[in-house]
Amino acid sequence: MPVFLPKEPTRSQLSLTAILYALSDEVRLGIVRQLAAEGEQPCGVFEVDRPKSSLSHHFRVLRESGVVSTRKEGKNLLNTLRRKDLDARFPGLLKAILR
Amino acid sequence: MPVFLPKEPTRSQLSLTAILYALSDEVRLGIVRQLAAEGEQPCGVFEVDRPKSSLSHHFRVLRESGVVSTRKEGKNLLNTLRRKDLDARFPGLLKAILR
DNA sequence: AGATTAATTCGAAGAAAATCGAACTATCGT
DNA sequence: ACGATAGTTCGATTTTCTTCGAATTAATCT
Repeated sequence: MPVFLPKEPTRSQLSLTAILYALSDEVRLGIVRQLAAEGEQPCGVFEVDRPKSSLSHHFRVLRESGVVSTRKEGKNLLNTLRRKDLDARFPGLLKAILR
Repeated sequence: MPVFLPKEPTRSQLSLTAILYALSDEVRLGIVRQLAAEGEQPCGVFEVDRPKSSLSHHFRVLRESGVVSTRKEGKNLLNTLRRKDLDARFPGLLKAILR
């Protein structure tokens, strides 16, 4: 069984509807807002009233839609907002959503 | 039985996540793009590969989220993009999504 | 090696959404 | 009044999401 497969879309694979869908959930939008404000962060720091497996699900949706990128750093996974890619493909979108 | 109840949110009731959700569907986004390009239009002019009842469902989602406003004009219902309200509450959002 | 921590995957259950046909309402034209 | 047109509502089915506990992987620490 595979352990961890990123499966993040490339910049040119980004889909607007998939991104809008990912951001249409309060929990996920909250995560994205926090990433925008604080920068790279491990999954564990997000204070969400949900068990880990649920949080993990939401991170997956964010990754698969290309909103967030995740890299491994020792024991944890560090998440970042894919600002550059998002701005390149959909200028102004992130700014409008995060304001 | 009620015949037709708009139930459109006021400007201040607009919810970002509800709007993003409404626009996260290809069919609905297509409708919105066309409304943006052509202005007010009846439901019937949209060439969508779906039966009327499905189209009607998508219009309802657009109305209930506040993306579209519908008024009755004789035999048909005319739909418009709620540009002013959307721009007021979420500046730049529509522009970024429609470009 | 064993324990701890970080986060994922799996699987099942429940909730929410999409889809479509059929029936309905309202308006218009003849 | 009848028929056609525009679009909705209803109800059932299917599909897709969310949620969560339990098991799992991987890294770190003692």
